[in-house]
Amino acid sequence: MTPETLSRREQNKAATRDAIVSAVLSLARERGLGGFTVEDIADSAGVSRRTFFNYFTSPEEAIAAPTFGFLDRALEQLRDRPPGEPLLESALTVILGLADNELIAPMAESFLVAHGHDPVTRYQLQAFEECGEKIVAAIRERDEAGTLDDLYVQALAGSVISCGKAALEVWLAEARGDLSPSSLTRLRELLTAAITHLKAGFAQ
Amino acid sequence: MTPETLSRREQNKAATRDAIVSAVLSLARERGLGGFTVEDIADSAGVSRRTFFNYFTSPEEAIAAPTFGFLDRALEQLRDRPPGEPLLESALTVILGLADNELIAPMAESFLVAHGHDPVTRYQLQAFEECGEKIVAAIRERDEAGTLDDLYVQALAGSVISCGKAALEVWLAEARGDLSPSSLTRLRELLTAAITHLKAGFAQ
DNA sequence: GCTGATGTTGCACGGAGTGCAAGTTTGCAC
DNA sequence: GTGCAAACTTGCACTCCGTGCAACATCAGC
Repeated sequence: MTPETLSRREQNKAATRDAIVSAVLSLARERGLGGFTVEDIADSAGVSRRTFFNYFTSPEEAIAAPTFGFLDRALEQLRDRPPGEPLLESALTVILGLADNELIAPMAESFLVAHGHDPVTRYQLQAFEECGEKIVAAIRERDEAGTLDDLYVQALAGSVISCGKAALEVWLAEARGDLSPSSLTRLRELLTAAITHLKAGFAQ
Repeated sequence: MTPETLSRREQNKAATRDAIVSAVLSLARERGLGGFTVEDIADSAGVSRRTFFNYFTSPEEAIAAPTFGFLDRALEQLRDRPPGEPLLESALTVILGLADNELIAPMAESFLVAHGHDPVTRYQLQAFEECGEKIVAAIRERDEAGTLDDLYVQALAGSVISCGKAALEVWLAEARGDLSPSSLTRLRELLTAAITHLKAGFAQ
């Protein structure tokens, strides 16, 4: 996955970006959301206030960054699934593959810190929304014949996202921050159950 | 529905609120989003800048207000459905009842103006999210026996919202701003089709 | 009318977010 | 390595946002 093909510039940018995200998450943990300014974040990340705004337009966006990153990864994996596979099968495979320690930890952190704070939650919701739009685009790529109408694709993508989000929220409420293997197994169970409900049309 | 039980104070507040929402939508139509300041909104609504902030914390929130209002109305209607009715039946009935000129026009306006502008879109998404949470609460009220688990309820509520949103988006893309009876009939068709897809587990 | 409660307004202040014009670092060709 | 162009960082200045506060205006109830 393009490990060493990053130029110095790109390495520096990634490092700066990571430093900012780490800084804002630390400050949010220590002082709570709203308990610090952009200048505090910049100082803590070792950059200028102006540079912070070169990367993010607000502290909220920086806090939600891990969620965007996580969902972008999900999309990459969806594009790699065989085109003939049933859509909900692809979705489940991708989702289960992402319930992995390395990938999910930063997003879980972001979610837990953001919990109950509208300004950050709005960015999280945007991340899921954008992911839904990209799923629509990915389905369109598969469906070369053009047999699927807009409504079907959009409703399906939105429902899959909703099920994934529901499983995540239930899991985070159950095991706040516990990323142990057994906890992640539980997350996979929840994800599978949610997609199963969807496949069954929520018949009770 | 409590038509004349509004005190003078409440009438004034409602009028001020409406004036602000109208003003911000007018300005957005004329100058585009971002082409005006809070002071412009306040002047246009005949109110002070400070008063604007007594009602909304940002122009974006004011623009999205009709969407919040619309979804609140949806919730009221859901609570009025008979408790024994299957959930997806209730959802469909409520949704179809709301596809009505009076109710949907302000939200359609809000959506069209907001289209493609992230800051406002985030508020719209929050409105749908809050509506989903309230649906969860409403389902819980019905389910006195407590037979439904969190995952099922949250996934269902989210999926219903997603289907409603998908139908709305497809409709708005098809008939931008056309609120004629035939157009609203088309919206009802889309809503019914989306819920039908959901009931069928998106089987093709 | 009097009175408390509720709303509105102006003022002031810290902070957000951005354009601009430096200065600094990196990539690339010679 | 020297030089140059592109990309990145930084400081500065500016407008606008969002809110606490205190004074003023309006409304409900007696």
